[in-house]
Amino acid sequence: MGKKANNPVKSIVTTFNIVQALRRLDGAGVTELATELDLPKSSVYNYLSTLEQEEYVVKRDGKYHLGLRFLDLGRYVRERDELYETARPELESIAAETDELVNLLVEEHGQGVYVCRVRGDQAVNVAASTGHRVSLHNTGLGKAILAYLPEERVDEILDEHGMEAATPHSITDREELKRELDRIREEEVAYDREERIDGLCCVAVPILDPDDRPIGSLSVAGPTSRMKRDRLETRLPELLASAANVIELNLTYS
Amino acid sequence: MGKKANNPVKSIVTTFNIVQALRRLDGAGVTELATELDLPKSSVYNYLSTLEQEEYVVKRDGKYHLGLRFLDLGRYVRERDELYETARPELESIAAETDELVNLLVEEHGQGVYVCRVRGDQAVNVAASTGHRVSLHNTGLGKAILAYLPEERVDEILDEHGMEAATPHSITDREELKRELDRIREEEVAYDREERIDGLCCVAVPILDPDDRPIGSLSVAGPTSRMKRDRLETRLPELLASAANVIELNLTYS
DNA sequence: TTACAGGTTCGTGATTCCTAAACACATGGT
DNA sequence: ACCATGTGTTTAGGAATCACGAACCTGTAA
Repeated sequence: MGKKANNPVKSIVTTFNIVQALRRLDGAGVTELATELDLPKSSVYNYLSTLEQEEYVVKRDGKYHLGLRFLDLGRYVRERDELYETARPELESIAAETDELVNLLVEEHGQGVYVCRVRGDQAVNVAASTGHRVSLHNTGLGKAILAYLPEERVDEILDEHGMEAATPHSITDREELKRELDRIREEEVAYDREERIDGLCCVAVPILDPDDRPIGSLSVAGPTSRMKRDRLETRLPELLASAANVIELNLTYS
Repeated sequence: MGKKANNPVKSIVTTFNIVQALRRLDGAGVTELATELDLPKSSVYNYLSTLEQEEYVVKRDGKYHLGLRFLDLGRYVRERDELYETARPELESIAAETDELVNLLVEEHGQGVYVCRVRGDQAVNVAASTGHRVSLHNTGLGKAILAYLPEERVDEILDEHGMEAATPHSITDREELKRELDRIREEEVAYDREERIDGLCCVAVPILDPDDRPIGSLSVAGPTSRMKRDRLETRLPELLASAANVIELNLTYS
């Protein structure tokens, strides 16, 4: 993973740099993009007009914007994976029961991707939504997945993405993380005590396939003040474990 | 529109051909793609490995699949457009009230793109979802938009996309369509009487900006049997018109 | 009118991508 | 055990493509 292609097609890299820049800048002009990406104007122009011709980009009031073709692709990649379809109703019922924020995370290229988030009535308002990517080592969801990956893979991922600290509580030592992963496998539940966001606490469980490989993870996240004692240590883990179980069953028999 | 770029970047075209093929085939191997697209294996390989390196494609059990990076882009293009955010609650309330299928369409590159669909309890089960593209001339939603575009633009679109018939009821004569558009502007409501799908009838209204340019359209679709008389000719049009009005107001004052 | 900023076009040289052919690796049949 | 067949992957070289600077439009502000 993260390994380089031998004969990379440079234009692909440039293309997606432009696409991401259009996303980041929320639409942009030729010159703006050219300076942003440090490319000649005329190159950017050629890319943009090709993208427009292929209908992935739209020109509106003098600016280029990403087009709705991506809408279709986005929906496809989400619904392709059965996990989303199967898990969604469970997430909803957990959200209804706990009133907190419920998340579904999947691993891809050594990072975590939120595939689905459902907000309960009291859910914290943390700005991060579907498609958002996070590192695995400092989130409950991520650790739940790491705990069930082969150790070589875990090392590979840590080598590639490092172990940056997001808050003072983040784990930054590899051995400490390994011990934490052992604990998670033993207790079958992962915690995130303000490791990624100050004041935010979360309980997570993995979703495993029949061979015990992790295909995703499920969590409830809330403010530290509401995540304590019995609720944190017993009720939520049980609720999540049973949901994960239902999902696993539905996935294997479908 | 549809006009060709002068110095098109060929690799972009190939790239997105591959992306679309991966979507169509729901994941594929190198050889499969190579024959499908009539390209040398090694070229396809170079593209795929670059796309993988950039994390837009994932290799799983020997097949290449589109990755979750597209999820993020999809969500972005949808939410960028204020129309979606503003219209969604209205669609939901119409769906609750009518129990039918409610749609929001936007024009892009001379085609219609479904941006949002909400199913009421009795909604027909027509397989077409968010991101789906349709031609404008044979749908109620499309005609509602065409009616408010400048005539030159209408001709441009028809020149480019033609007027293929989807059912025996589709309008295939340009003059007839123009008369229909006149009628729509006059009555401020568009109908689709089995023009796109047999047995399916739909009522649509445009959503206009302050300069009366169409930014989208709104419809209720149901089986012909339930779309008759008073409901079809008065109740639904009024419901839609008032929803469109609310949306227009919210859009201009935000 | 001029100046300016942005978009668009053009032409050229060098890089990059395309391609065929060979290699590696797995699978299954005989 | 062997070969046949089907993958994915690597390699190397020539040809086409893209990268790039400069010139050209087109609109807007001064």
